[in-house]
This record gives sequence, C-alpha cells and structure tokens, in this order.
Amino acid sequence: MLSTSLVPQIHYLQELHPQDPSAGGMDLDVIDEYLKEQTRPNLQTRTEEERLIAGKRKERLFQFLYEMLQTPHMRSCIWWVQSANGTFQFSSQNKEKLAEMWGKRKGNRKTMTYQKMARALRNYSRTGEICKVKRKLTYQFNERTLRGLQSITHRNSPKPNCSNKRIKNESL
DNA sequence: GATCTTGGGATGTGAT
DNA sequence: CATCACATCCCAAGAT
Repeated sequence: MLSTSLVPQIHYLQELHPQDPSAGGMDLDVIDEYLKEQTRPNLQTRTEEERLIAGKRKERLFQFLYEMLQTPHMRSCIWWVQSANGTFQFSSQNKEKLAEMWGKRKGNRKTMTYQKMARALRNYSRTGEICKVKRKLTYQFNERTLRGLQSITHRNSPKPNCSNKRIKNESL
C-alpha cells in the first residue's frame, strides 16, 4: 500500500542525557534523502486522495514531533529529555532540518524554518498541547496529549503504566 | 555586541 | 460563511 507513516509502531523509551548528541552528524544524509522524497509533488496529490479514503485529517504538528521522537535516526534533530513526562529538546544545529521536513510534509509553499515552527509551537501554549519549559530549546507535551499520542502509537503493546503526576521541572 | 532563543500580534491560507 | 490549525511576517526583548 502506501507509505503514509503516520503510525510507526516503534516504541523507544530511552532516557539519554540532555546533551546535544548531534555533534556526530550521523544520520543527516538519511534525513536529506527523506527531504527529497517529500518534495515529490506527485506524492502529495496521492496522499490527499488516500487521506480522504482513510478518513485521516491532516497531521498535526505535535503528532509529527512525536513521530520524529520515536524515530531513531532523528536523534540528531530532536530527542526526549524525559519521555515519561513528555519533555523533549531540539538540536540547536539541526532544528532547521527538522522544520524543513515538517514544511515539506505539510506541502507548504515556502520553506519551513524553526522560527515559524516555534511560532506554531507557541500557539500550543494557549491550548496546552505543548508547553515551553525553561531549558533552552526544550518543550513538554501535556499529559493528556502525551497519553493520546502513546495510545495511538501502540494500541496493542502492553505497557508498564507508570502513574507519574506532573514532574516538577528539574532545577537548572 | 552579534547571534541565538523566546514571545506574541497581525494577517493570510487551506481544509473542514 | 465561520472556525480551526497553522503559515508567514515582523518586531521586540532576553539569553548566550
């Protein structure tokens, strides 16, 4: 069928240091190829058709981000600070790459930039899906949003249900 | 002090 | 026609 990878059934719960791991520049070529694929105008028309068939609405930004957070080779752009409470962080060096991917996926006319994507992210502060945390380039999914995304991602895998109430921000 | 990060108003756009 | 979810623009204020 098609490759509308809305639901990757991967589940990575790695708690890695909030250090920027992008210094390796490991998977950037893979990302580049991805970007090229998303540029094909043909793909976009097809997807639109399939979308209606599948009853799928356009993918939301927070869904895209969550998806990227579950994608190992995207760790050069974005990663979990604490996947349990939904805090994640962008790479200062590769955030534009990620934004570009977002823009291509949406089929925007101009190139998406981190500035513009972050603006959209700030709109989430009002509705609460995602909030900014004090740390640089770090945001946090709302609990409800996070649960929703998790349940969509793996509806079949049993999961250790850790009942964590909102964890206080680590002191900086 | 230049560059980076954050914040938000205003207005436009495509889809529903 | 209205609303939603950004996209685009732009400018200003902090942070590094």
